[in-house]
Amino acid sequence: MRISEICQQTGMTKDAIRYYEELGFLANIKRSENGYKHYTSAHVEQLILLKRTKELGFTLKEIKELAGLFFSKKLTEDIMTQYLRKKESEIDATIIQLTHYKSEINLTLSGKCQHSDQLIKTIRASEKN
Amino acid sequence: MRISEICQQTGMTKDAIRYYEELGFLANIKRSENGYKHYTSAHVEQLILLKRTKELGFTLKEIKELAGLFFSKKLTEDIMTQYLRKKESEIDATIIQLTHYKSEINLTLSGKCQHSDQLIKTIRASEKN
DNA sequence: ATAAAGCGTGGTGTATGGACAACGGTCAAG
DNA sequence: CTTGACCGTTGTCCATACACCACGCTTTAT
Repeated sequence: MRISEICQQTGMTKDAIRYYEELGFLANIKRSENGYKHYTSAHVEQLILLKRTKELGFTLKEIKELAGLFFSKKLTEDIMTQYLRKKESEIDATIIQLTHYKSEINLTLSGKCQHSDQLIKTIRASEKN
Repeated sequence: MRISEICQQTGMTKDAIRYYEELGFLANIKRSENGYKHYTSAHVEQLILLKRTKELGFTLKEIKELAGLFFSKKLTEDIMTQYLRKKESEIDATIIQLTHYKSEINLTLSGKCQHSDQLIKTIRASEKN
């Protein structure tokens, strides 16, 4: 199949697919005489898998790492589990950070912390310059 | 005071301060004859406030917007409250997304969803190409 | 006097994940 | 036969928040 069809089947754009290709996610793409690439169902599966792995919160770089392990036959269940747990703890850390933001916001909203008052004061001071 | 001192007082780096300056966060910076800039305590306050606002999770762009409202005297308590609530709901949305990632990861970890099996299958298929 | 430390300016680089545009070749329909 | 749709390649651009480097001048310390 050609690129527009694989776009339909994966729900990705041409640019995205070419970007993944450039990063090495799609191997062995043949071309017809005219130079057009043609993709196989295996490529579709790879892209679907890529999509699913992204849905787990992995970045493309991390997915490449995982793919590298696959190709060198070093991706065991254990290693996959380690990656997943690590990603999970990263997500937890981000959530904690965001929760901190939220509580700061709530402090400000509840007036316990006169953020905008300070802001106004500061602006006045700066106007004297 | 010169830049190195304002760095100490704010805990920011030279590059950061110059970046903020470039974005228009610091007004009316005078220079001595030699061309050196000198900062005032008002600048320190502005930067501290900037820091605090960043701690609420606002981006520099949003902070500029807020600053613009200040200067045009349109930043009322109500508007500030709206900004804070909006930011809070953005944070909530991000947390929901991250929580979704987490549950996907946990599904994968619990084996209800054979992610790595699929991955292996896909790689095998691609090796035939 | 000379070397080191500080300052300003301007430009480049970093990570992330593509979008978009331009140029030119190719194929199918009318 | 020409127009439009499709394809490939290359290169530029976006946001975010700075870090870092080089060049050249100034100030400070020795």
